[in-house]
Amino acid sequence: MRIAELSRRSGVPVATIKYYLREGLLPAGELTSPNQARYSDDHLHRLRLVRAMVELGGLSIAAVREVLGALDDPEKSLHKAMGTISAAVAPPDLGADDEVAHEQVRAFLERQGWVCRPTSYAFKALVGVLATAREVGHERFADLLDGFAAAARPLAEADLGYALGAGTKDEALESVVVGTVLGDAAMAAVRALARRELSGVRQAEETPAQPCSDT
Amino acid sequence: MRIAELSRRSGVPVATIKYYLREGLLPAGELTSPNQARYSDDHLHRLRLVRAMVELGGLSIAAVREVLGALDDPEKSLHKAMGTISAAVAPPDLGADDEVAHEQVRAFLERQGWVCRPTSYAFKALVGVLATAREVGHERFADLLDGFAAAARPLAEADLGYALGAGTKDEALESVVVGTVLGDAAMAAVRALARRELSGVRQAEETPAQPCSDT
DNA sequence: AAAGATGGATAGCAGCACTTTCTACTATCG
DNA sequence: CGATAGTAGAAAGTGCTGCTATCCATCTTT
Repeated sequence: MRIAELSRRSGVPVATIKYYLREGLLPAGELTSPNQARYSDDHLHRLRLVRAMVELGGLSIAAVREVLGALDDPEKSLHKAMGTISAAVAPPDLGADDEVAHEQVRAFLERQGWVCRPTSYAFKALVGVLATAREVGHERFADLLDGFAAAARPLAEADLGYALGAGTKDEALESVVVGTVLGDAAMAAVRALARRELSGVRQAEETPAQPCSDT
Repeated sequence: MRIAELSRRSGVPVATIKYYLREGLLPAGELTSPNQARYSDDHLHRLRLVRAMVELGGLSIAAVREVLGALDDPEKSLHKAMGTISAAVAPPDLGADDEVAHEQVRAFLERQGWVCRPTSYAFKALVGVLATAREVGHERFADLLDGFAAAARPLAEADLGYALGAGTKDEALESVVVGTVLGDAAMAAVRALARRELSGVRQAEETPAQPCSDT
């Protein structure tokens, strides 16, 4: 198909597709002449993936490029690709650090029996969160971590099972991306639903019954 | 204290504090003369909260303003405030919609025994995620929802318990903010850790043992 | 042959989160 | 008392990001 059809089928403007081509988020089409190229269904699929990451995941163009790089690297293990993706999905910030927070994370990992170097991305991200919590006067926040871990374990099993349920390795890698990006968004929404349900119930215990109100 | 001290103690530049004052993220200081104002520890605390939302939560200035509005509204119930906060934290996008996705969410809610109008923010957010998943060819993604819910239930209990563990209502509302914003970031990090641990183990079963590598 | 699309390059634009600059003061130190 | 530094408030400017718009020399379709 030509670029106009790619645009029509994906709903992405031609100018934006050209931009993604320039930025390396989409591979160039197959040139049939100096100024004609053909695009395949793979392009359409990749384009949709890019849009999902940008719009739903809120990733920057640079982050998307990094994720796609991990996805396209045939050398990369699933394990490594997952790390790259996790790092790309989260804000690049980290900023805050703090002795106590560092120790809280160390102790948490020990309790969970998890092994992880303090230099890894996920470790630093967690230290950043706890340090920030302490800055705003919520050192108690660290108490929630074990609950998070209890919830995260089965989720990780599901994620990984989902990824491994795919056929080829390429599909598995893509499942990791989808599982991470969409998974984070879905988890946030489901958490909001659960909280809403629970606080609605608590509220109903005090006030006359009323179905879940809009917000 | 004066603005310079507020700046020094928070690490936020004076110009940025003035910007936040203009944008209504910080209440004005108490004017002691036409061009002198005094700021309190409350200002410092609020400023740190704002920074946490902006830097760690990645919220826009407008979203922060909305959250703070909910936080400062004495009329607002905990229940309503939580809704406002959930909506502000997530991307304002939603865009995608789709009959099938809508039905998937409805069925999911029924399985969970949760009641929620299709007009509420969380409902639409979830529809958006599933619609996007389908667009990229992952209709299987919806199968993960029940796992998410199983994880989200105890988390919601913990969140709410954390909020209710606070003394005053103001503190409880702030705990909701912290629990949501920091909670999302912490959950993402812990999920990454759990996945890493699990995929590391799976990988170790196939290749010689090796401690958790950096990413 | 005429009309329209395409690839490729360059330039432009809107929004956002600040930063800078300015003015007219006020506090304070020596 | 004067010099210096700090302050509120307003307005304009900055740097970055994610697109858009315009051009032009082809190519394709009719």
